Amino acid sequence: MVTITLPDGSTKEYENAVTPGQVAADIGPGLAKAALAAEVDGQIVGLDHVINDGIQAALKLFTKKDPEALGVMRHSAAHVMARAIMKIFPGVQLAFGPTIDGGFYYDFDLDHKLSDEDFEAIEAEMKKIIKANEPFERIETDREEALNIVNELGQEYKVEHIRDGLTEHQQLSFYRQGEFIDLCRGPHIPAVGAIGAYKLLSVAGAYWKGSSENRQLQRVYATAFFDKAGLEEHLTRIDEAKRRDHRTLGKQLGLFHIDDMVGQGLILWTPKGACVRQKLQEFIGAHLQRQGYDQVFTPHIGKLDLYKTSGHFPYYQESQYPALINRDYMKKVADEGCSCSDLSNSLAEGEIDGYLLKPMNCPHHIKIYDSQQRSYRDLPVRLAEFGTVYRWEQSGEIGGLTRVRGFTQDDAHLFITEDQLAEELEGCLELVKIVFASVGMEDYSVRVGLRDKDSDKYVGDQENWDKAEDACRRAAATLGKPFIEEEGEAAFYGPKIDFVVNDCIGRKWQLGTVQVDYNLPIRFNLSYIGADNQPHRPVMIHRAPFGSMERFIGVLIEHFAGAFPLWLAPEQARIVVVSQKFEEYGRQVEAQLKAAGMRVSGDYRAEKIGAKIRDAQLELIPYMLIVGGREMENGEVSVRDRIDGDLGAMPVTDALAKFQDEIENRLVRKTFSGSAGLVSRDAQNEY
RNA sequence: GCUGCUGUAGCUCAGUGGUAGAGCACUUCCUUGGUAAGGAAGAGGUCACGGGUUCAAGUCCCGUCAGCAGCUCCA
Repeated sequence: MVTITLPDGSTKEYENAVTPGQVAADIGPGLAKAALAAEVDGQIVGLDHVINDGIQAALKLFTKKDPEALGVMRHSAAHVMARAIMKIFPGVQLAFGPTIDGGFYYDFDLDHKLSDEDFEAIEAEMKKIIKANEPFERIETDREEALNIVNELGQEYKVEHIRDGLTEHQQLSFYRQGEFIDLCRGPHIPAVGAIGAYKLLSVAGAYWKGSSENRQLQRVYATAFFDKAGLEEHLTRIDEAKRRDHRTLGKQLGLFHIDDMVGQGLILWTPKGACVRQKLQEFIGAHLQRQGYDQVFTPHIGKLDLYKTSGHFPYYQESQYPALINRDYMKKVADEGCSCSDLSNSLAEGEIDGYLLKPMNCPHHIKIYDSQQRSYRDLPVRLAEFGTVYRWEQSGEIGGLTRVRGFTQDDAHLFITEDQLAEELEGCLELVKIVFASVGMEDYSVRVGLRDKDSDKYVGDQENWDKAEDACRRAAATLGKPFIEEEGEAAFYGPKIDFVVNDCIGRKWQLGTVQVDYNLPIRFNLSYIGADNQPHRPVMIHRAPFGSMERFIGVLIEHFAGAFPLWLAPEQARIVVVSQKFEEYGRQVEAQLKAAGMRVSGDYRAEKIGAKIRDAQLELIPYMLIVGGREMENGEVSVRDRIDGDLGAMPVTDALAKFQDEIENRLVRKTFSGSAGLVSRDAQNEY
């Protein structure tokens, strides 16, 4: 006897084992036809899944209206794509082909280099397969039989996967679709005819099982929908997102420049971008003062010994710019006739004298802490610096502002007693929250980065790590927002709480970070004198609410689609004169606003007003102040908002008061409509 | 770092082995206007860089550098 409970609470009883497909047919022929997948007791299964006798199960049936069905269908589409590619390129070795956010991919090993030009043929082949509408057939086997099948198919990766990957599985399953058989746990839609619209998107290299030690395969990304409208909407959304790309907008709006001759991943901040950065720094500067930080400045380089002590040099040599070798040492090396490989070896061994471009600010700040004797009464010591650091990121990783080789952290290090840890962590997290809220960036996730217990890249002992990780977990819990814990995401000296956001193409970036560190104080033998007149070890917190100015502004550009709120806009208002006759009045208004501290310019070109407005609009300038004869007579300006359009004429002083209010309260627009599309977010300071 | 694609005017991009093109921007002139493009003329290129093949290379081949997508990495 099988008892099936349906979502509406009703139950159905069956004498023997039953499948979701049979239940669907039992409910009605319409549903039987429309059903694509099912959920049995929370697990998504195919319609052919057998619910065994003697079971009481909750069953949901999914049709193309349900997102669950979409995922199942996309996986089926991956099989169809693999089948099509195999047909066109015999001898293809199949690897993995999972569903991902927004679509699916399949990894192939084949000699022919796939390119966009092959897509059409592959899609045409897929069309034929889908039109034939053959059913998926699930085949269950034991391990031995499964190995026989994949060996017979000549699928080496599948053989390896069964041998090394699926060691726990005694029962394995295959799905057959026409002549195509693939090792797969499923589920699949009943037949491929339901795949309404699909498109191959890109092809890129991907390592077998994700390890760069392994052979690189060709990964074809694609997506599928039940209907054409869904696909088109998806493609439009991708296009819209790309229009917000900070690399494009940065160029268009003149925010920053990257020059081949300067170097990969090294940002040149042009005046407008520098203005945005400056305003952000001023903003956080005010909070630093409120929270009791002291500002410090430290140089861009430091002796190798400093970084040997901190651990940066030995642990992260690969991702640093090579050391700047002392002139005397170089001479000695030359005199002794050392070979290049000798030099390389002594570099690796850390035997040489020299300097390093600083990869992090903490060693310098530590030396400031350590420059005088500290009493428990001095603590917390909070040292802040917009410190520029340099890291030798892999060339393939560099791009735009989000991954660079030189960047400025809004860094600070707190030296505290253990008792102060919880409270100080909270203060740091508060600051990060303020930063995110001030720009209306609410779409972020919190990640607690823990050590990977199997790795040897961390310094310090277990006990302190446990304490630090625990402190991070507790602090993250106070955020009142769900957070994820990820092993292996910790810094080499301690665990951290990271704030992660997406960029316009869905890549995740760590922005703000708060890290707990018991280890560097030990490595540098830091101390303070306690109330007991004995030396004690301080604990350190590393924190950067923006993370890096470069990355933060890159993400910010995309968040605002280039249309910065008034307080951040490099040009806040533009005077647009109706004709050159009113230039004098225009310049007078311009001077008045500038005197009040606003960033304004005037457009006095011999152009028609429409053209001037269009140009200002495309530059995403928040306000245009139109002045002509009427305004001049009354000492007014006509205010044109970049979003709402003409707001009508008002006295210059009224307009100024409005702008100043908007600036002081750091108001953020709910909707930004520029040439760059729409962005909508909820935040307290919206209007 | 790896795989693939790309590199032509300030920007976006055409260009089929036969001597370099468009639109926008820029400069000058005309036009002086009322809320998203007024008109005309002009200037602007070592076709990323270095080799090679060829009578001839922006175009074909190799290398380097850089960009893009993904993978790997990310203190």
